[in-house]
Amino acid sequence: MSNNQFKRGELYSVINGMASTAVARRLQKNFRLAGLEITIEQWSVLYHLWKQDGLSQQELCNRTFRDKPSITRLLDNLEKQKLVKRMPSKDDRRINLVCLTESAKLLQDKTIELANQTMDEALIGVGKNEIEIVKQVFQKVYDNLL
Amino acid sequence: MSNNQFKRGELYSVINGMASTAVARRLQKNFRLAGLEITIEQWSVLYHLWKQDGLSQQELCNRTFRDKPSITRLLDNLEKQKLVKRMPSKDDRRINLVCLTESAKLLQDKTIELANQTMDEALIGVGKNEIEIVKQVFQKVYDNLL
DNA sequence: GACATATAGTTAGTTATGCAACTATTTCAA
DNA sequence: TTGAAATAGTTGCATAACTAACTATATGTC
Repeated sequence: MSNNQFKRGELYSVINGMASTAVARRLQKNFRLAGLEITIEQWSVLYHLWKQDGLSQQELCNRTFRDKPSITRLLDNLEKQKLVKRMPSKDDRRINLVCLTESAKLLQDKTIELANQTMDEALIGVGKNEIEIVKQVFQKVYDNLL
Repeated sequence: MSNNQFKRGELYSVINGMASTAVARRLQKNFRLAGLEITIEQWSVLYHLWKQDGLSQQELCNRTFRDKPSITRLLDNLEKQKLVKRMPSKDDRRINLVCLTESAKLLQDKTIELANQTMDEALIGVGKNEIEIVKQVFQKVYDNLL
């Protein structure tokens, strides 16, 4: 049994360590090589805004799985780089709507292309079924811990 | 095709976002609830030292997939908490051998038990075959990006 | 033996994360 | 309608990550 226990411990490192880190580093490197000055965390926020512009900060928290302070500070940096702008909502004065600037819109195609290219590099030799299973397992894990 | 591209982008978020973060947070919470004052990053260093004590810092970098400054500072904090001690190597004066203290040895069983318990919570409803596939995919991803 | 190169580790600066405590606004119920 | 509770967002503090530049020691070649 203790052998089995160690295997679970190692699975923890698998889920949380090497592969995620490797993918993140490679994507960051590919951004840098392309002359793009954004972090992958900033990119993941932009990614959701490209799908739907004008989200509230809370909605960005939900979609990126981050807490509120993290989003506050990511947006501070994105605003410094003039990639987003906080617009106070007229309906509810507690809410900021986060809107893309023109220069952020220009980044969309290039960076998504780089992300796809990075995932292609990462997934060489991995079948579609296996990818589907990984997605399902991760969804279950997330739901289990909600 | 552009539909397919977006799916790859989403796979990126899957691998790098929700599940890993959720597992990490839960394990940290379980440590805290058990009155343990270590971070999961510190734990992951101890984990490799429990398997083999007296590793060099470089070897810890390789095994934990971290860079050298990260290990330097993790060890600084672990030394402050009197969980490890850097011992200069006699063979090669550039090298520090990182050794566990007695109190670090006492943490092993308890924390590995908590990690296993956390993985059990996370993996409810996930079959053994699926877990095996996730491990294989992650290994391939890591090898692809090496 | 001497000098270029490689390796081990540290330091400094920027970004990001988690938690806790805080302000401001809205909602809802007595 | 007033006052408690919920919600949106910010700030402060600690830890951790990456890059780049640095020191010290070891290696290997002329």
